[in-house]
Amino acid sequence: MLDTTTPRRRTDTRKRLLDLAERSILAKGFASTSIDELIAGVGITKSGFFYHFKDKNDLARALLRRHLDHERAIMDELFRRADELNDDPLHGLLIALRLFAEMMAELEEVHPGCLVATLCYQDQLFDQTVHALNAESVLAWRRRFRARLDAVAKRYPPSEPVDLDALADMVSTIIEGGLVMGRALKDPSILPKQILLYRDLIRRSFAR
Amino acid sequence: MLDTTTPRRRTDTRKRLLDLAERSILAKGFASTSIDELIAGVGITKSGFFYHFKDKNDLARALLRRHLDHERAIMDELFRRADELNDDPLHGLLIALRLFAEMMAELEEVHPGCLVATLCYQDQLFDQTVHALNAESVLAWRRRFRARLDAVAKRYPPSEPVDLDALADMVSTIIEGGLVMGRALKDPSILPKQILLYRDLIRRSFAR
DNA sequence: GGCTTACTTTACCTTGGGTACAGTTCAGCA
DNA sequence: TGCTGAACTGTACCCAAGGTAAAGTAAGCC
Repeated sequence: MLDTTTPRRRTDTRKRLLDLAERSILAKGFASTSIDELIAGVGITKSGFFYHFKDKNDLARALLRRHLDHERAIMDELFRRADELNDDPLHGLLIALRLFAEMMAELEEVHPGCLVATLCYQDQLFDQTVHALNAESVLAWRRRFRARLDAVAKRYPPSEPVDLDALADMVSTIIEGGLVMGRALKDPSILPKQILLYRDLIRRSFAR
Repeated sequence: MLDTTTPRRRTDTRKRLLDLAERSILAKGFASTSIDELIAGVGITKSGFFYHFKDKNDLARALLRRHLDHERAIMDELFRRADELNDDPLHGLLIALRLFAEMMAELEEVHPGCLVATLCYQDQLFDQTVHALNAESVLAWRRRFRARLDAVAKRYPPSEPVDLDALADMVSTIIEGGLVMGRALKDPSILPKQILLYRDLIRRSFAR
């Protein structure tokens, strides 16, 4: 990843726009985050905004790409920590899920919510590139957990047949659903609890 | 000039507005469903719209209330059918979940998505009444499934302690998450599969 | 025949997402 | 020291969408 933009003056305006937009979009949604509000926040003019992003869609695209990179880094680190202490795939996965639940619980306030859902439910505001990026993000989670589940199933063949893709997708399902629930009920404890229930399902699915 | 085929005076205009709005909002989101589009669709003027609803929020409120009633009726009927054939609470719940998965699978195209999430992720567009209605809808699901789970746990005491509220909330979590996933991947088969996985968790949780 | 319901008509306001394009400021290089 | 290009500013204007305000009108009901 090379930094192609090495501007002279305010070198971080683009980044500050992205930061502010991310916060605002997660808090209020994309449609309700106005360009006016963003430029007021970072102290530039409307023309300045359009210098950095060709339109609002372009902003969404940049935001999503950055988010995906960040998310991947966090999950890589989480699994690294989970694998550090043992080499059993099932234990590793269970530890990772516990760490993940704890991580989600530590965000004391209601979790800002996931860009995936935010983008999904405002479909027509975005172009094909944004939709593709969104889908790719979900598929990355499927691949990550599917690989883990394959390793687990190999070591601990399940007593009943299990749909491993569906089981892998359930992670994303629970995160997205848990965030919606947490938002609807204004209760941030829901998501971590749901993750632990998923952990339970994994444990029971591969128990000897 | 008078158009005799479309009488000036109709009694179902409000209903037709709600129907069209529901379809449009589920397909495109609330923010992107314009009043202009709705009035063009039902053939009235803008003032006509504001005669029926004081503003867009009022439309959302009416829509949500109608949706909640409809949803409740559907679930009542589903559980009635599930209970018809047996009187074991666990079997009844498992049958209901299978029926529910089948129901979701039968909506061939990508399911329109749930109003709860749609409303959640566009928070600031709505007032307190809408948020309260939304939360109430989720709580209704919790109560419904919590009652079922209580009956199951009474008959089949779980071997390990189970958080029954979280387990009840997991239904909503999976529906909301499954819809988001289905939308992101344009794959309507995801939600039914996730519901069946949940069914599996229930089965395993109360297995003797 | 009068009241109510269900609108229409006209006119105007504000916010927000742009487009267009000319001008300005400053860092770094040659 | 002056030129270039990146990062903007400023001005001006367009269109869509969500309203607001208020008067008028046609049809149905008692």
